Amino acid sequence: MRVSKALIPTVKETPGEAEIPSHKLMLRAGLMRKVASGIYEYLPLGQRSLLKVMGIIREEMDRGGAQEVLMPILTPAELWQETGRWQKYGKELMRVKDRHERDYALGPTHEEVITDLVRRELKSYKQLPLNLYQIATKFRDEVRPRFGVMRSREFLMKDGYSFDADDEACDKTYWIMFGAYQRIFKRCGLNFAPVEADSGLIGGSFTHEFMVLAETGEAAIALCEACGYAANLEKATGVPAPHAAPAAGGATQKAYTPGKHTVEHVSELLKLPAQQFIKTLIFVADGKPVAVLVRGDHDVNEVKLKNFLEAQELALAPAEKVMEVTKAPVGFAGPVGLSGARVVADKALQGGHQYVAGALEKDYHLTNVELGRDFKDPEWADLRSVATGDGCPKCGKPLKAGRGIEVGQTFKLGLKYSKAMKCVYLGEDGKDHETVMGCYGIGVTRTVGAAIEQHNDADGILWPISVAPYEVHLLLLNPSDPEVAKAADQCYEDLKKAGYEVLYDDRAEATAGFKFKDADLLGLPLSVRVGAKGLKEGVIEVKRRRLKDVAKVPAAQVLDKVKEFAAEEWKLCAP
RNA sequence: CGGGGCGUGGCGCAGCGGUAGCGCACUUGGUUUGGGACCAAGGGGUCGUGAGUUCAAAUCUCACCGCCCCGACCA
Repeated sequence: MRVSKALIPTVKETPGEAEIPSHKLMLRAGLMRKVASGIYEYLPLGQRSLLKVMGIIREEMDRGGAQEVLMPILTPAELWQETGRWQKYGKELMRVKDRHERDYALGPTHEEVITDLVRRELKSYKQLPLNLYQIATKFRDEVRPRFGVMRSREFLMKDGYSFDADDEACDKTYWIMFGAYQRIFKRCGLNFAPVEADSGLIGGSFTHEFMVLAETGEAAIALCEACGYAANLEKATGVPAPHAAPAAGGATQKAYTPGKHTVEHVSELLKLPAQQFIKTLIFVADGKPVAVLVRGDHDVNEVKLKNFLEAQELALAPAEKVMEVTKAPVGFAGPVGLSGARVVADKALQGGHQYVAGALEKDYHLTNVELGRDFKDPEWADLRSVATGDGCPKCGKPLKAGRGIEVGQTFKLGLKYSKAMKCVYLGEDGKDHETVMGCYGIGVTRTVGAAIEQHNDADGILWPISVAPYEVHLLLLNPSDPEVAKAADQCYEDLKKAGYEVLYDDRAEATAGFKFKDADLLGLPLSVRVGAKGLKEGVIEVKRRRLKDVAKVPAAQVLDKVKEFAAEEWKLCAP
């Protein structure tokens, strides 16, 4: 492609709306433009990268035995009502009415649609396993779209769904898809980690999120560098730091703690470490009060709590409710003598002694509180977020906090949708059986954003060659010099003939410096620079964007050099 | 939805009661041409929208709309 004829509107100044590197660069390099909040159009360069990612996804999904289909974006409300998600999905589901006032949703994901398709076509166990996917536009009316392509309201997604005869077969499919995902993201040149996660609204028994590691990622994760354990913070477990008081002390005593209602303040006053505190928080779950106990140095994890309580709605109780339940203002809640609320406690409290807890009385705390002695055993569960200083649940080495961009997620759905929608097949035994489902998503647009987020420098993008819009950027540095122009044209023809995707900056009006800056910004992995200075010495320059040094070779060796450098680049994207 | 910020040529910004400006980009001509060239001459804006205050509003007031950030939320 000749730049002189292409729509590649690069901009020197960063548009004010962009905050993170990938967003800035996608706008600056002319990959996309914003149409409205969270809605973008992709220009030729952006579209080429999207197609590259889609190509890799297709190859790996097909290799994993999946078949590509295409489902509608506009989906009838009835399907959503069947599973209850017409209600449950809430405002994030984009709804539209047709001229007859019939309700539709713009698909945010397609479990209902695909399950409907399969239940109509699936008759016999002989048709299983079945694994179908599509790459299509999804709509989610996000509360707050942000960071460009990272959280948008309309985006490209690959969504795949598997149907198996039984649990064991589903597991097998799940791990095949898991492997396909590893290959996909490696081939996209991404540094990523599959992490254990919560399954949220999609539901199901277990799930992995594929996180591209990046500081600007929206998701907090816990990582173990020693053994590779990684989990979303909302799901992560850890081995807590040791208890402050490993042995039982004397009888419970009342301590006067006027106006001190945080663990931090009481800890200071009593000169006792936070690990020795029982923090009691009052939540309201589906209208009922629940007292949650965690160690003073830990935080309640609302996702874990919600899952444990199997609650639909969960929130911290308002002050009046706390007063009603604990007979004291906020800050003096404790488990001793507490009644009128379900009591759940985080397991990390077990094994500790001489605890400090609220006395259920204004301005008083209790010390030397013992589990089981001073209050009845609560319901135990893992209810806390991993804290700094925790050990890895697998190997015990210290966990590290990190951030990631979720580019994909795999779910083992089990029977959730096949039960709700009666997706059954006739088994060998002549009876109907529900199919066991899995589902597998990849944010295609987000993957492109994540690649840029992870691969850029002060001058621009550093595309992994597998997803770069073009492989080679050919620069004609002195367009008015016929000799130079001729040599560059020849390079263009030769490179194309050799099968490379070449972007040829043949612009007559742009100076050499301008072209260098644009080339750095666009970030194609390889560049070939043809200029008068080089030709005088009988050489053409070949450069890798990510490296400083330039190879100067005679015209006849340009192809060999490009081949060599391209091979190096491809190694970085090997599955 | 709560908190904060911003809407002025395509982009980045200044102006903050009294004739709409600057830089970049764009058009034309010329000189240039190895790290975002220079000179000259041009074109382009109902100052987000609507009410109001005023002799006079981009500027003050109110409402609405849009955009961005933090939070809540998020397959």
